[in-house]
Amino acid sequence: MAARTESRDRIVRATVQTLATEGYAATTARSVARTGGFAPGVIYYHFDDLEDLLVAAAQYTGESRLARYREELSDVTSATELLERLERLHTEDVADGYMAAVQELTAASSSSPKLAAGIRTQIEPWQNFAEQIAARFVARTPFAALVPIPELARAAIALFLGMEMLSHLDTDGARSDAFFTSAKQAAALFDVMASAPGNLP
Amino acid sequence: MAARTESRDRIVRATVQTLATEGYAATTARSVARTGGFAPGVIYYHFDDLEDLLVAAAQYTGESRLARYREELSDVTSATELLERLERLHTEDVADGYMAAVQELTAASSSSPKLAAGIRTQIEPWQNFAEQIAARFVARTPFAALVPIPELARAAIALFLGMEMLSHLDTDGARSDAFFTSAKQAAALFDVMASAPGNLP
Amino acid sequence: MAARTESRDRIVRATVQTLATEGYAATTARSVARTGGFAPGVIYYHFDDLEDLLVAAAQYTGESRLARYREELSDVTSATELLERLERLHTEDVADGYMAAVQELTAASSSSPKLAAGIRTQIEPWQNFAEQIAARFVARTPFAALVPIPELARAAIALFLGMEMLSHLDTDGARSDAFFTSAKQAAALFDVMASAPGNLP
Amino acid sequence: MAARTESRDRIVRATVQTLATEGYAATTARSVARTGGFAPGVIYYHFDDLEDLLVAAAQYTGESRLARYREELSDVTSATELLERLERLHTEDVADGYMAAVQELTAASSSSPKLAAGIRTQIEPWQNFAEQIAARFVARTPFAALVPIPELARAAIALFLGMEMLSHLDTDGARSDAFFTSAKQAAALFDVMASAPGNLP
DNA sequence: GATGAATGAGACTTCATTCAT
DNA sequence: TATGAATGAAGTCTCATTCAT
Repeated sequence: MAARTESRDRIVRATVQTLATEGYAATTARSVARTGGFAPGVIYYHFDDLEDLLVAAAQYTGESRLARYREELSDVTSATELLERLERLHTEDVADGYMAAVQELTAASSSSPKLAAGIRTQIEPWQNFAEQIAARFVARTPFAALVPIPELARAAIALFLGMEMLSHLDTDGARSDAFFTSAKQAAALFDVMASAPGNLP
Repeated sequence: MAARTESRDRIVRATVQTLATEGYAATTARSVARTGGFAPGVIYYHFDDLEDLLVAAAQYTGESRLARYREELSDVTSATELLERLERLHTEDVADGYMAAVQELTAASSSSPKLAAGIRTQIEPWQNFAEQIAARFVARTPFAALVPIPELARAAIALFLGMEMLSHLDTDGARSDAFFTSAKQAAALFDVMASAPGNLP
Repeated sequence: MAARTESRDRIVRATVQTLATEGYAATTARSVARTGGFAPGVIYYHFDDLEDLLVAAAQYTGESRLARYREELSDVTSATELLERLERLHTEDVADGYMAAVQELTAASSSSPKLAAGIRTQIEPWQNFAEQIAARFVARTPFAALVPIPELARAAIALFLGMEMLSHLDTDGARSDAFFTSAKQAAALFDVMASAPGNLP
Repeated sequence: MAARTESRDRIVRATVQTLATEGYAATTARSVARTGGFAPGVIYYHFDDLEDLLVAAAQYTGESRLARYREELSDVTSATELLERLERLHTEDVADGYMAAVQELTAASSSSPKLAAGIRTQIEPWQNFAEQIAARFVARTPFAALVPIPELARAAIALFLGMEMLSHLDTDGARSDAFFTSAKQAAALFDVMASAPGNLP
C-alpha cells in the first residue's frame, strides 16, 4: 500500500509539474510520463483516466498551496502585514505556475463534471480559511455585526482568482504591483483606524 | 464583401455559442461547424487558424457585452442601483454563457501568445469603462483624493471575473445571490454616507 | 479566341512561375491564382483540371527553354565553346528554376499517366535537337560511322537531367562547376584531336 | 528493442514499396499503412513525421542497392562485363522500383531541406563507390593522369539517374536497351584498346 | 467569361487508452 | 506492477473543384 501511494504521488507530482511548465493543453498522458520518467501505461494502474488524474493534481496543488498560505498568514495581525504577505504569496503563485494550473483546470471543468466536482471540493477549505482570516480582521472594526463573513471571504477568493487571471495576461507584473501598492496603502489606513481609541478597548 | 462579413459573423457567433455551451476544450473546428451548420473547411477560408477565430470570438463577445454594460450602467447614480444592475448583468453573463467564453479563452491564453494578445486588447476598453464608473462614485466620497481609480477599476474587473469563475463551479447560483444581497446592503450604506451633509455641497 | 489564348497563357505563365518559385508541392490552384492575380475558379474555364494545367506548363517551359538552347547553340562549332555555352545554360536552368519545375513534374508523372504522356511529348524535340548537335560534332571524328547518334543524344539528355538533379541537392554549385571545368578540358582535347591533320580533309 | 527495430523496418519497407508502386505524391501516411497492414498512427510512434520516414526510406533503399551494386561489380575487370552487369542492375532498379523511390525523393527534396540533407548524405557512398570503379578502369588507359576521377564518377551517377528518369517516362524499355547495346559496343572497343600493347606492360 | 465563397474529401498528426509481455 | 508498442478516433488544416452570382 505504501508502494501504491508512493507511486501514485510520483505521478501526481509529475502531473502538477507538467501542468505548471507546459500548460493544460500540453498535459497529456505521454508528457506527464516523460516528465516523471515512467511509462504512460502506468498512469492507468493508479487512475481511471486522465480526468481522474487531473482531479488528483488539482487537490494536491490546492492542498500544498493552502498549507503554504496557512503557514504564512496564521500569525498575521496587522492589515499591512497581511497585504505584504499576500503579495508575496501571489508572486509565488504566478512564478511557480501552480495556481495557473488550478485556473486552467477550473476553466476546463466546464466540460467535465468530474473535474468540476473535484475543484469544488478543493475550494471549500479555502473558503473556510478565508473566513477565518476575514473574521479576525472584521472583529476589530465597528462594522463587525454588519459584515457577512462568508460573502466577504468568497469575494476575497474571487478577487484573488481574478487577479491571477489578469496577471497571466500581462507580460510584465507592473499592474499587479500597482494593485498591491494601493492595497497596502488602504491597509495602512485600516490599521490606523482599527487601532484608534474607541475601536479596540 | 457584405457576404464575406456576414459569413464571418456567422462563424464567430457559432464559435461563441459553442464555447459557451460545450467549453473551450470541446470547441473544435468540427464542433463549431456542427453548431453553425456549415462545413469545417469554411472556417479556414475566413480565418487563418483556430487561434485566429478564437481571438475574433473573444472580441465579438467582449464588444457586445461591453455595449450592453454601457447601456445599462450609463445613467446609474446610486450605488444601490449600480449593484442591482450589475447583478442583472452578471445573471445574463452566466445565463447566456458569453462571459464563460471569455473566461475560458482567458485561461487558454496561457498557452497561446496570440490569444493572450487578443484578450489583452479586448480587456482595455473594460478597464476604461470601469474607471469611468469608479470615478463617478468615488468623486462623491471624502476619499476621492486617496483612491487610485485605475487600481480600483482593475480590482473590480478581477472581482467580477473571479465571481464568474466561481459561479461556474457552483451547480446552483445560491452563493452568487448571497454575495449580491450582501453587496447591495453595503451599497445602501454607501449611498447613505455619500449623501450625508458635508460630503456633497 | 485571341482572348481565350491570352488568358490561357496568363494562367500557364503564372503556373510556371509558381512552380519555379514555390516548388511543385506548393503549386496549388490557389497559389497559382495568387501569383497570377486572378480567381482560382478561372483555371477551370481553360483547363480540365490541375493535371491538365501542369502538362501545359511543362510544354510551355520546355518550349521556351528549347528555343533558348537553340538560339545559344545553333552556331557553335568547337566543343570548347559548346561546353562553355552549356555551362551557361545549365546555370540559367538552375537559377530560374524552370528545369527544376520540369524535373518535379517528371517525378510526379509516375502517378499521373496524363502528365507522363505530356512530358514524353515534350521531350521528343529535345531528343531531335540533341541529335542535331551530336551529329555535327561526331561527323568530324574518325568514329563517325561507329557512333549511334540517337543513343548518344539520349545519353547527353540523361546526363544533363541527372546533373540538374544532383545540382539541386548541393547547397553550393561547387561540384557542378568542377564538372564543367573538367568537361571543358576534355572538350579542348577533343577540339585539338578533331582538327588534327587526317581527321578533317 | 529488437521489436522496435523490427517494427521500424517493417514501416520503412512498406514506405519504399509504396513509393515504388504508387509514386511520391501518393505516398501518404495512410497509403503506407495500408501497404504495410498497420495503423497509420504507429508511424508516428517510430518517426517524428513523414519527412523523417522518407529520409529513412531513402537511406534504406540506397544502402541495400549499394550493397547489391558492390556485390555485382566488385570483381569486374573488363568494361564489357561492367556494362553487362550495369544493365542487369539497371533493369533490377527499374523493375523493383527501388531507384524510382530514390528519384522521387530526390525531386521532392527541393521542397524539404531535411529530405535534401538525408539524400545528400545517402549519395556520398555512391560517389565513393563510383570513384573506385572509375579509378580502376581509368588506370589502364593512357589518359590516367588527365582524367579527374571525382568528376567522372559524378557524371556517371548523373547519367545513371538521368537514364532512370527517362526510363520511367517510356512505356517500354526499348530505348534503354538500345542505349546499353551501344554502350556495350563502346566498351568492347575500350577493352581492345586498353589491352593493346603499350598500354599494359 | 470571371469571381470567390463554399464543399467535402483527405492529408498529417496527436492522443487516450489497451494489452501482450 | 510496470512497460511500451499499437490502435483508432478525432483534431487541425489544405486543396481541387463546383456553382450561384
